Amino acid sequence: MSATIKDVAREAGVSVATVSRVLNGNCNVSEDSASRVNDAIKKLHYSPNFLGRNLRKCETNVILCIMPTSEHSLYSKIVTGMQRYASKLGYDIITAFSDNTATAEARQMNMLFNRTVDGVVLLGTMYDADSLNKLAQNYDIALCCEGVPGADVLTVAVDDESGAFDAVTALIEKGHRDIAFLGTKSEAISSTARENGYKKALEKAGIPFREELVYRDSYEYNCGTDAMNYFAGLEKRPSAVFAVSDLLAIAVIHRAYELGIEVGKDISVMGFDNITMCEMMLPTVSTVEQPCFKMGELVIEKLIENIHSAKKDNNYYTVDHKVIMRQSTGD
Amino acid sequence: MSATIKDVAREAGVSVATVSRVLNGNCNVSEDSASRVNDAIKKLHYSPNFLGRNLRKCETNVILCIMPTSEHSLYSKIVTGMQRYASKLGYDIITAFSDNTATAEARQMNMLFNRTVDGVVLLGTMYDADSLNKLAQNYDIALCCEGVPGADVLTVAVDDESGAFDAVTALIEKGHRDIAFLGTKSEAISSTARENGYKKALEKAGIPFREELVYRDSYEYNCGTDAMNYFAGLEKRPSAVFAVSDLLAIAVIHRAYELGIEVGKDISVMGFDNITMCEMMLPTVSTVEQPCFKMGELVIEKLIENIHSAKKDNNYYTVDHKVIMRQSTGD
DNA sequence: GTGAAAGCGCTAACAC
DNA sequence: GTGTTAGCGCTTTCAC
Repeated sequence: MSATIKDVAREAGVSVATVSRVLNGNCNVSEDSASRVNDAIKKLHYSPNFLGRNLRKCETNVILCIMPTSEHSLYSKIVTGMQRYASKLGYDIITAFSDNTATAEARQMNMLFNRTVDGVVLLGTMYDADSLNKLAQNYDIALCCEGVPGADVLTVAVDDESGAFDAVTALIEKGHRDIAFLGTKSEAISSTARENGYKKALEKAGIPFREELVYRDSYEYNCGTDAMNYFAGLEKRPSAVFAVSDLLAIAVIHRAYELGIEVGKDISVMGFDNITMCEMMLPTVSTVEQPCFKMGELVIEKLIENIHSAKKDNNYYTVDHKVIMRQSTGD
Repeated sequence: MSATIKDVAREAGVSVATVSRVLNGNCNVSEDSASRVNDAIKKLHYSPNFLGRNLRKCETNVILCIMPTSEHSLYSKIVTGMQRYASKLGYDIITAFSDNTATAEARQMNMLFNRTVDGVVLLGTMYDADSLNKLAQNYDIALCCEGVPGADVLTVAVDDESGAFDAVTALIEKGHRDIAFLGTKSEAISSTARENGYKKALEKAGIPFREELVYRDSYEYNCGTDAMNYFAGLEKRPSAVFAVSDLLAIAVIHRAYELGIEVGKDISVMGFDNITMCEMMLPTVSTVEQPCFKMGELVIEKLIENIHSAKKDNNYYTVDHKVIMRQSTGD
């Protein structure tokens, strides 16, 4: 259907090898040949077929990013960072959404196995450490945002424990002592790490940890609603809530208002991530910022290095977080 | 590096053709051969190289979706719908973000030209009608969400004019007569169409159109802020604002509160899209719902039909919208 | 500076 | 039911 390298060669009166050389910027071509080839390319509207090229070169210059959901601006920003860096190196990023299901994730990983892509970045995964380690032996993969304990796989993430520690410390410094924690039921390592940070901040301030101030479920929005219902029903209502995600924090804020509890005054709420919505909300939401662009750039930089290198970098890279105080903590 | 079909054939003691037959579910293979092949596949951890397959078959079963931004849950939902339908037919969806720039979009379109993908869905585009028509002659492309006037290209979108008409009529039925319009400077056809719907709704109710109640800029969040500043400064402040997107509506709401104007009471605000945030906001946001999943499914259904068909369907398909009243209009 | 030709991994027509 | 083989479009070695 469309023109091939042969057509161009015939049109230009040269061999396919010469066309290929022009295409790939090889300098060993006479000016005359080159211009004839370029004319032919234009005339035939030729565009090289990458399937042929990639098959021959055993590479695609495409990296797949698998993310749990399409609707999380945290992930969107990370992908933007990935894209920005990748394009500098001639790579493209494509994305797929796993909906947090192992089957979808496995299906999408086929693109790696069948050589449709050169590498994969997982923004959260259902694979366990063993599986990841095995995969990493034969393929180039990386984790971003959410690490897996025991996985010796290239990882880029914030220091969740330290981020949570700083957030809770900021609440303590504002005079709070009854600080609730809203996390998940241990399925996400980030939540567990943030819970540890919460506990350490309390400990350092000499505030005893109280199990009744902890609510664990999942990252779903409605869990924030349930959590606020629970906190509001406690004998002594907490004066502050630290949630492991902005979405949960927003749900808490929303529910608090419905219950007639004024956020930023009667109760302070702090999230994690610094998604775009934090500044749009009323009140604006205090949070711990993850440097999404930087994370995306870094993970791609390291992954592409791995793709081109025999010995794999399987380090765990930590990027800096930042506590941001807004109206939801009375600022 | 990884095993090829030849390795499997050798291991199983059959020819590559037989392996290929097993791989493709061709029934003309003896049970004995098939099981030997399957054993070999498992033993060698073989996964077919799709570059070879695709090159041979002149197809990739991958569709590219180019969207203006990664951070819009409207697009995210449409992609989810696309993905859902595509996977049923053995297709994968990959995404790329153009940031509303012609250069990025053109760069990404190369994946279509170089045969990395079988088709493209554009969620908004910088191409003009002529270019699109030319492209559509040689490639399978579709528009979704945002049509281009004069483009005879497969398109799926809501009826923007009618959606806006219904939204503004709903405001009128709640007693509003001073209804402002917040749109864009004609770069997006959807905004222009929605402005027409706004005007027609006023006309039908016998309310004269007043240019000073119209503010046009872009889809950016801060334009909503500017718009609210403008509306608040009018001699007679409008009692309602209809914005062409939820994001703009949310910006208006946010700014109104900062100005001490109570939304849902002093002023009603209505958006368009029904993004997830509408239900999370305080107050919740009234809007016109676009059936994102359905749009995604439909555009993929039709595009894949086109891919497999000689004569192209270049219809403009309209999907149903729905007005949803929430707290921002006092409901 | 240029061309001939092998071969990347796969599918499918053809022969048996 | 199975094997042989051509060839998809491209890059790259090797000769000249």
